[in-house]
Amino acid sequence: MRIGELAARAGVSVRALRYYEEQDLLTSERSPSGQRLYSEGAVERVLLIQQLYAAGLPSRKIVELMPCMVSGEVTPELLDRLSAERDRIDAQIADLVRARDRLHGLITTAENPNTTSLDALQSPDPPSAGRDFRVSGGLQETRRRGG
Amino acid sequence: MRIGELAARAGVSVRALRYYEEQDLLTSERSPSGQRLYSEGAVERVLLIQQLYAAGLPSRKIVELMPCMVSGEVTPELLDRLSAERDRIDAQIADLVRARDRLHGLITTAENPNTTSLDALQSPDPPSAGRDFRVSGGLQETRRRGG
DNA sequence: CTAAAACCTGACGTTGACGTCAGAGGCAAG
DNA sequence: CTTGCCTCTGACGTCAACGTCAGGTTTTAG
Repeated sequence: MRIGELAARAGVSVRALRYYEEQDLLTSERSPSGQRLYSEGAVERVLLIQQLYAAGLPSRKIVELMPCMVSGEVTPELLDRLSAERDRIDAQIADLVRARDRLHGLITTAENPNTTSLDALQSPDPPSAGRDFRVSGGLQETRRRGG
Repeated sequence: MRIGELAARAGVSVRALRYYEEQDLLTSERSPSGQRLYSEGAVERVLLIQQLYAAGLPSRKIVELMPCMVSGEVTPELLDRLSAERDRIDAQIADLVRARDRLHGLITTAENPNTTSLDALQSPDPPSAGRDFRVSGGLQETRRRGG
């Protein structure tokens, strides 16, 4: 398929796809006239790129991690980077959860101005109960292997 | 205290504090010579600003929400904005969790290359079990009141 | 064939939260 | 008084992921 179709199917702009190629995140065949041609798999690949961007990874890191995301082959050195990114994301999630709870607390307080905080636990919309978010499963050991 | 001490105690740069003032996020008294003077409460306020920045809110939104964050007084219109931001943060958390699980899956697979996915459930580091993250407590109703 | 739509390669513009530099004044110590 | 650190106000620089425009070629629809 050509770039316009890929853009439509992946939900990104044509400019973004050319940018990804410039950053070595995406490759393409070329037609005799020079137009980019993509395989079906490119759609999923772009979605993966988007997902990693959404997780706050810059292009540089995505380039580093991309080979093992596709092949599943992970060298010890890459394992460290993967763990580092996972931990960073965990920390970021924790930040977001704290901010969210702060906002949520304000919202529920404003919605039920006459109830006490004890009553709130009985409400159908508990502020923070049951969240139980596991910040990490890998903080016990940083997995330094290849140094 | 003066700007240098506040910066140190809040863990931000002096430049950042001046930027916050420029964005109407922070106010200060002035000494006769024109130097900024802050109260003790400024430390916590800067930490709050940092927390909201970390949650992805731009200065403009923080300015809007700041009064009710401090006073606890929430108008119906502000309630909508608060809910909107909370929902946005929830969505962002969901994105992050998906990306994290993807990385985490790769990591555990690479760490236990000889175990099956069933074995992984028995490992001390389960990939996704027990996470149980509540995306939102407010999606049932968007709380349009003053809208 | 012709017009429109899609594509190409540059290359400059945008946005947000600052970093950094320049030049000048303020403040406690010796 | 001078040394040295802190502070002030501009104002330009940065970085990332694109948006957008210019000027030209290719593909598609009629």
